[in-house]
Amino acid sequence: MIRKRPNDRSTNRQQRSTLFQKCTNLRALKQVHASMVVHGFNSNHSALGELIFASAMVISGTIGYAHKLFDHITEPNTFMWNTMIRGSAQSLKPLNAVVLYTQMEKRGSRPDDFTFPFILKACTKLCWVKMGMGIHGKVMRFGFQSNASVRNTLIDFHAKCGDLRVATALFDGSAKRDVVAWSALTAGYARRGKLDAARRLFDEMPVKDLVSWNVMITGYTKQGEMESARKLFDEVPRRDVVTWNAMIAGYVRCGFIEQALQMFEEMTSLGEKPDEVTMLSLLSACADIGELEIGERIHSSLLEMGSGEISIIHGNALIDMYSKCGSIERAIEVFQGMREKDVSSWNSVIGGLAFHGHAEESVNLFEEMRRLKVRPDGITFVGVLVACSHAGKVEDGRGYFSLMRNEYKIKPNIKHYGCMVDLLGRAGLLDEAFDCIGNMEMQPNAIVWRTLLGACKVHGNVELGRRANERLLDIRGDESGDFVLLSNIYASRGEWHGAEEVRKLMDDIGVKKEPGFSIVEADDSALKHFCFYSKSKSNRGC
DNA sequence: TTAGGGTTAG
Repeated sequence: MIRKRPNDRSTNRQQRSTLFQKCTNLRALKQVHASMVVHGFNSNHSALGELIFASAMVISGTIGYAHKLFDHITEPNTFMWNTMIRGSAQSLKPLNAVVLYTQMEKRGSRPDDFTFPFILKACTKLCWVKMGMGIHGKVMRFGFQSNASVRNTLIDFHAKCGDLRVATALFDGSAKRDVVAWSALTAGYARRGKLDAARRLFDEMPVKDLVSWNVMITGYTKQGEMESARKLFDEVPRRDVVTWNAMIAGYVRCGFIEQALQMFEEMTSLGEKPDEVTMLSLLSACADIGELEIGERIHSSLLEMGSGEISIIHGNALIDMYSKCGSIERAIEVFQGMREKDVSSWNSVIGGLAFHGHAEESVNLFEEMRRLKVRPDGITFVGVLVACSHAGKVEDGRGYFSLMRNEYKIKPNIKHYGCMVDLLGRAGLLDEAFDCIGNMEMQPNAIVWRTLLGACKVHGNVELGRRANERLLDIRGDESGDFVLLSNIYASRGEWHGAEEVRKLMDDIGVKKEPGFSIVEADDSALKHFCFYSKSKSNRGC
């Protein structure tokens, strides 16, 4: 009897799969590709598809290589298109997924039931409502609306960025609702702050899994309802790193740093391994309380976790932590060591320098950013204007303000105006500062008026100070600090009668000046508890 | 090869 020889194609496939399993970085991927070229597999669509999959989905940071490979394929198959759209949707540039989908349509490639969940994910990430609606139309046209994955992604899209009513109608109209549909809708209600509706859905869910619990807990933490979150957290049948991260991030966001650190301690003592997201929340906590030492330890841990590489998001958080903890040199070091930077990296370092009085360096970095053709955003200009204001560079500040409007077409927000008022006010250009407030496209807030009031105090302008105070009173009549400031303006000019009048007015309308206080770190018990999860730190005895 | 949960700055 002649034994059937193993199918050549399947043997090759097995060999390639083994090869791809060994691919853990770009170098290995390129070697596999080179061997494919040598062995004549470079035109084999199945092999190329796997190569694209490895570089777009499996190995992190190699989506760029996937694009290069893909661009050389004259007729990509649907699997390749799907892989590229999926990889782009989950990358830092989800916009590329939309570009790819558009190209796919133009080139006459027919999308399948895998294409739609991927492209919809990109629309959700970008919150591109019109595009998502268009895709919804395509789903209907191609008849994929009954596919569970497609329908669930549509529910998720509408719940997060479209219309909750559409999401609910899709959910209600489903013949079968699985746990994903329930959780997607619950998450949508929770995200929009409709916690009661979310909770009703959560309670009605016929089956709950870990994600459903995490959705509801996160819903509470994001709205600052930490007590409800904690209650659910204590009831949850099983926890994973996301459950812990949601609680830790919630406590940090609410400013309950001690609880966040206690939760972290509990997490590690129960054997749950923290991940990069945990570290991000902890960095934020360190930045909030100025805890440099723990921040440095998180930095070391991140270097270990990423084998010496630090992601953009962590780099940005580290820059923020170091600058808020007063170590601007380390912040710059992190910034300079980052292989990849985004606009937030520049913003963090430009803002950090500006707020720490390094105006010259801050502005220089901004100029370098422009030279490198990195497009600044509104936040960049807040940093630059703060730098100009601190350095008393009125002309430069004016120039950057108009650059922002005219060249970058960024509409100034209240913070930009606040910076301009501060800049002009510090320089003693009080009338101009007053006019600047008058020219704002939005209602000035108390901060803006208070900035002007402060400048009036410094420059002893009683008349404008009085006017600023009147406006301030309209906005918030119960802030004693503003009265004190006005009273001090009178006093600094020797106008004791005016000063006395303001104090009397405070008494009349019942404004009490709170006694001043300083925070003195008397007990670092929460930090003493801080047991840092790191292999190399385990010998530190914590 | 699909779908739902956690993350920095301002």
